[in-house]
Amino acid sequence: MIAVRALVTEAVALRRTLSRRSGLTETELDALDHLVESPSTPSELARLLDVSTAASTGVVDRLERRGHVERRKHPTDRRRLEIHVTDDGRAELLRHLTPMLHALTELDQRMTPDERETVIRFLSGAQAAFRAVEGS
Amino acid sequence: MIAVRALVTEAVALRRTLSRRSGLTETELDALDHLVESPSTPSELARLLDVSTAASTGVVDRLERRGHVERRKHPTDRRRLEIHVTDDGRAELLRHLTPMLHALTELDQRMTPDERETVIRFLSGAQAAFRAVEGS
DNA sequence: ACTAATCGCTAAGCAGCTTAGCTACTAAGT
DNA sequence: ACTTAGTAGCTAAGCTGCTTAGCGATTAGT
Repeated sequence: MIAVRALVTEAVALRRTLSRRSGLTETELDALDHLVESPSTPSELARLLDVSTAASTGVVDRLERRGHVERRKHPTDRRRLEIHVTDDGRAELLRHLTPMLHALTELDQRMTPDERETVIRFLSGAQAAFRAVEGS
Repeated sequence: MIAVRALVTEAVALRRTLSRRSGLTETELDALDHLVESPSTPSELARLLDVSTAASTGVVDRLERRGHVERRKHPTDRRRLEIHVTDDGRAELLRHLTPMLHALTELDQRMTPDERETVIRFLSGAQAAFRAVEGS
């Protein structure tokens, strides 16, 4: 399945391009991506991003300096923080992701329901295959 | 198309895992990958990897030190080198890629020809979409 | 109440990248 | 043929984002 490799290669290249275009590191973009889904603590973020908590502190520092996220006190645990994405951060991420999402949506709409189901099944399978290789 | 994002995320994670597992950087793995296809000069490699020629020198240094590639004189142009992957390098790459290729092949064989065609068409489309976003 | 674990952070060090600039060589212009 | 401009690979210096180690503050477990 050469097409999968090609897609992944292109996706990796795109990540780099978006990183340069936005002036954020790939890790920072990934962090924003997670935070848009839901707020999380620095240590949870570290786990999600697969980096050390020390690195996570730096990521939050840089995003905060740009106004893309803010540190809030955790409501119950005074050791913790909750990192929330700001409207600015949300807009920034969307601004860079929109063209891609748009292109994918268009591609999606050109498929019949049957085709869509086939494709999704394949993509999930490939994802599972990757995950299996990781954990072995 | 959430499934595409999920696949890409997993693929990126897998690249990291393979990098750690092999003790090579992702760039070095990419370099090996290109060199297995065909030998190339350091500057060409730099272009393929999207890094500076200075970085490319370092990549070749490290791969050479491990015995995965070798520097050969270019037959006609005495300024150039030709970087060739060694049997050792080929084996090393294959060793880490085989499980993934195996899993993907298996997945591939579970599809009917019609499905396969649908999937390939989609993957190519997605790849083109990514490329389009890059160049804009 | 005391011990152990967890949270976020700082400090120090490292690896891989960048740009700038060098020498050797080739290509192009006259 | 000779000079000029361009290209190839490399080194040097510096930056960035990561790592591990370890700290003080807070919470959880016994």
